[in-house]
Amino acid sequence: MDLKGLYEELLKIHGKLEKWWPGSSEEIIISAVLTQNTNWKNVERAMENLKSKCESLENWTLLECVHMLREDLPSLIKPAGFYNIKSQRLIALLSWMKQYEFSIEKISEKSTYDLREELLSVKGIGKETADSILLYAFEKPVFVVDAYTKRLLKRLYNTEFKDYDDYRLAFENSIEQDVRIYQEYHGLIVEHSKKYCNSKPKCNSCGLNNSCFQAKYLQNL
DNA sequence: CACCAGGCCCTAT
DNA sequence: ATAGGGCATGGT
Repeated sequence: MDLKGLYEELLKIHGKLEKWWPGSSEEIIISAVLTQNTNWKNVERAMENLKSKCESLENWTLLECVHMLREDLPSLIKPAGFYNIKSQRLIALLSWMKQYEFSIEKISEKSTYDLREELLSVKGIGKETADSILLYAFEKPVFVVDAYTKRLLKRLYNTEFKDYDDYRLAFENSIEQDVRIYQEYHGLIVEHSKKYCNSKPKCNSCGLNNSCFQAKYLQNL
């Protein structure tokens, strides 16, 4: 299993991927919650609702605005699904950010480890959501692992790790610690998977027969 | 009609 | 410790 080589192959196939997770740091924090087990297209609709609502309320940042909206949140984020529980999660996350006056700058001063622990202590923020926020909003060097990542390793190498952090460390120990590379690599895995590995395997033993394993897509692995 | 999507929490074994 | 169910919309 050559995860550095996989990165280079994906780069060759899809080209460079700058700024893969769209939006400002504030938007990334919100959308990281909204995208939990949810199609990105639905997240975009919900984000549009929030942004247009908050633009009409001048002189508040998006984070301040969403924090104030509270009981209006479920209807606004409805298209993203799980809207009741996600509203609670957004409020919990923003309540945590309030102690830093919603300042990306201030929060970024904390160490990666401390910040990760604090995010994980917020109810509704699990490892993938925390790491997405760390990597894309706060630009901390943490590799993001998602269902696509696990599926791809299973299909390419027939490899599975015990838990989330084992996957994360496998990537972090295989490539140089670089925020831009981590951001791009994760994005490449998602884009590649959407394009070529888009359905779950029918059974455990047939994983290697899926299209994303075919030489056509990944010749040198 | 069924299944899936850039998870997480709670509960019952 | 860990599998299973609930959360919900919109696309295929």
